Amino acid sequence: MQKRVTSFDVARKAGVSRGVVSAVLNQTAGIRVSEETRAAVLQAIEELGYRVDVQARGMRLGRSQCFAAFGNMDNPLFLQMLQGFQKHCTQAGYHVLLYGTDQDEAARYELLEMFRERRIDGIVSKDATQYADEAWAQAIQENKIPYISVDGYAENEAVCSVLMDYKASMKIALDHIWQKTSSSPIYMEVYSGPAYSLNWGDRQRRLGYEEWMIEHGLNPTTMNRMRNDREPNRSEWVSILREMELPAAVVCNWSYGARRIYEACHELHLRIGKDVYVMAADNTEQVNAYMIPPLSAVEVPYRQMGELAAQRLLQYVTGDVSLADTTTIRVPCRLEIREN
Amino acid sequence: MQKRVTSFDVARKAGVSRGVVSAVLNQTAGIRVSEETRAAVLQAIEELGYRVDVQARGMRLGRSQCFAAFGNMDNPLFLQMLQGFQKHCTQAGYHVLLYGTDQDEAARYELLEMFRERRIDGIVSKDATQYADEAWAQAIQENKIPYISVDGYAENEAVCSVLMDYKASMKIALDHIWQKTSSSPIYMEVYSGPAYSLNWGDRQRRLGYEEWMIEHGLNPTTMNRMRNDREPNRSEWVSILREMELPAAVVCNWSYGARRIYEACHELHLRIGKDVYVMAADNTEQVNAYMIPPLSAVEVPYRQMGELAAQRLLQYVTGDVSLADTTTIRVPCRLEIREN
DNA sequence: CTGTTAGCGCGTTCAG
DNA sequence: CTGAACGCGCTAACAG
Repeated sequence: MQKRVTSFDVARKAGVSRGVVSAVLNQTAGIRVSEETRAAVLQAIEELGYRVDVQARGMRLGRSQCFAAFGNMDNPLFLQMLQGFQKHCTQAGYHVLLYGTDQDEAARYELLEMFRERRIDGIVSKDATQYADEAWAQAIQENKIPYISVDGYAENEAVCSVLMDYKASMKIALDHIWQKTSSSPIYMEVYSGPAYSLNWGDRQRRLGYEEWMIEHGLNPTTMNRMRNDREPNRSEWVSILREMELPAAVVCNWSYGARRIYEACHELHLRIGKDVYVMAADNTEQVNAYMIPPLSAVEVPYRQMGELAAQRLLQYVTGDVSLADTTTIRVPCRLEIREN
Repeated sequence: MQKRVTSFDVARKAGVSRGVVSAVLNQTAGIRVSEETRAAVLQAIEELGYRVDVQARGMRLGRSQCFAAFGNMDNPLFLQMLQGFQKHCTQAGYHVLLYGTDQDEAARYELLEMFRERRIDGIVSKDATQYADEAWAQAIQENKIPYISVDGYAENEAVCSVLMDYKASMKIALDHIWQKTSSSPIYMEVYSGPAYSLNWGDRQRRLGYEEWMIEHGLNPTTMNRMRNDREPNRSEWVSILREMELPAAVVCNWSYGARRIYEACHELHLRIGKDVYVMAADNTEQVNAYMIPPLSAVEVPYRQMGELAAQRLLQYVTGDVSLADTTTIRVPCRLEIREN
């Protein structure tokens, strides 16, 4: 096997005991080290190219310095969240173990094992907006696992989540559209079939729309259509458009709807931005900026949410914040104006 | 501190010694355990809810069961690669530590520390096609680190990489376009400025184009334009299109070019798929499927490449393949036909 | 054939 | 600043 440089080697070379090496490296309170000794140790470390074995340290300390990030890898928003999360963790000397799935919720429960195996010190998951599994929440509490849900458990006070204010975001979108067009905005609500139903976020958006319209003395006009990625019902969207009074202003809860409208405009030779002004309240497919013309939207600031999740998780493991404190962390939306 | 169940507890409860617990769990060769004892141990484990401390095991074994995945998180292709990589690792009981960057190449060198700290057993990186940093290659070799580059070190035999055959992929695209249109295909080559230059992959594509054209008795017609995401020179693209004989067939090395052509068509009221048939040889922005109409392309199978990388890395750590064996791993391209 | 013992791997920590 | 114990599991050598 590879010969490894240990703290013992360093200690010997520097003429001190191993405890000192550790103390120098960690500035251990309670062990004072003279400047010369410290220098000698550092030099020995340098010359021998010594690195602590993080597994040995982890074992002693009972911490792994790793967090698990769980989420659906097909969802680009998860990855955006990951960016913020990872960045913050790295700064704090923490590491991110990636546990992606494709819808497989059972995989989530394996994280419990990882925790008990001491492979991870905590968990962040990017969940669906309506996610609120009770069994999982319980497992987390019973095992006293530092845990944050991004987007999930919106209405469960006992689980710490990072959430955006969907209602406010809708109003911001409407403010923008109104200032831009002065047309009474139509709300195009897309839902994922088969039956009409809205998740928590979309209910908030809907509320926001209705409130805003009333506040502005306008008459709420809403429509809804089922999402269907495989066979979008093109003609249906075309006819929706045909019946609109032009110029029209439309807000979609999902960019999916905006895309369908772009398509229908293409078909009818209508000009986006002129005949029909469109805005989205998300960027699920991450293509808003690539559409022609680019699609403005109020978007969920996932990167920032990841950072906040990391921050709170770190507070949990350091004990700065008690695990019992599950106060929701709220973030404002981000208005992305893309029309040139 | 949390009281932890250790192998000692299990051993006591089962009335055996700790060595047996380990043997039962790992089917250690050389230690035979009777069926009854084995059952007793398993039951004790079950009842006490015992899990091995992976850090303790890792320390003893000198392995962490973790690989690092390094790459640019802004690049969706990295994430695709990750999916395949992670899936394969998980199946083999390995874990993936995520080290994303935003261009920061210095961060890469910190992976060396992670390895020496025994936090990781190997590294995979998603690199740019032209990546071939000599210093990094040396560091890897000197430290004897199991390492795979996806897309990088195309011409360095001493580093193990997973690569696609760009030349062949271009020919496949042309076959498709030819069968579809029977127009002589024009090659639109995009490069990232400021001066005209091609990376390895694009040189291969160019070669493929030229060979194919000659094989088909056609006259190669190539153009090139600089990529500029901030201020795409719209009028330039419009004039390119204006000068084409219609109907035209165009292959772009990057989907960026295809997007510009879509845009120009939009401007000129030309119909994609009819007046101008376009195809791309990549999917860097991951928007091909979302374009209107969807853009067909030959794409790099990153998921599969990730899986292959994981596979080889595992072979390295198990010793099934020697670190000295750096044979390139080649994968075929994937033809994605998206026109309806 | 079945099981035990003791030492190891490596860094941290606390009493002296 | 030192010495020794500790955290936890693995395994070679050894014993019944």
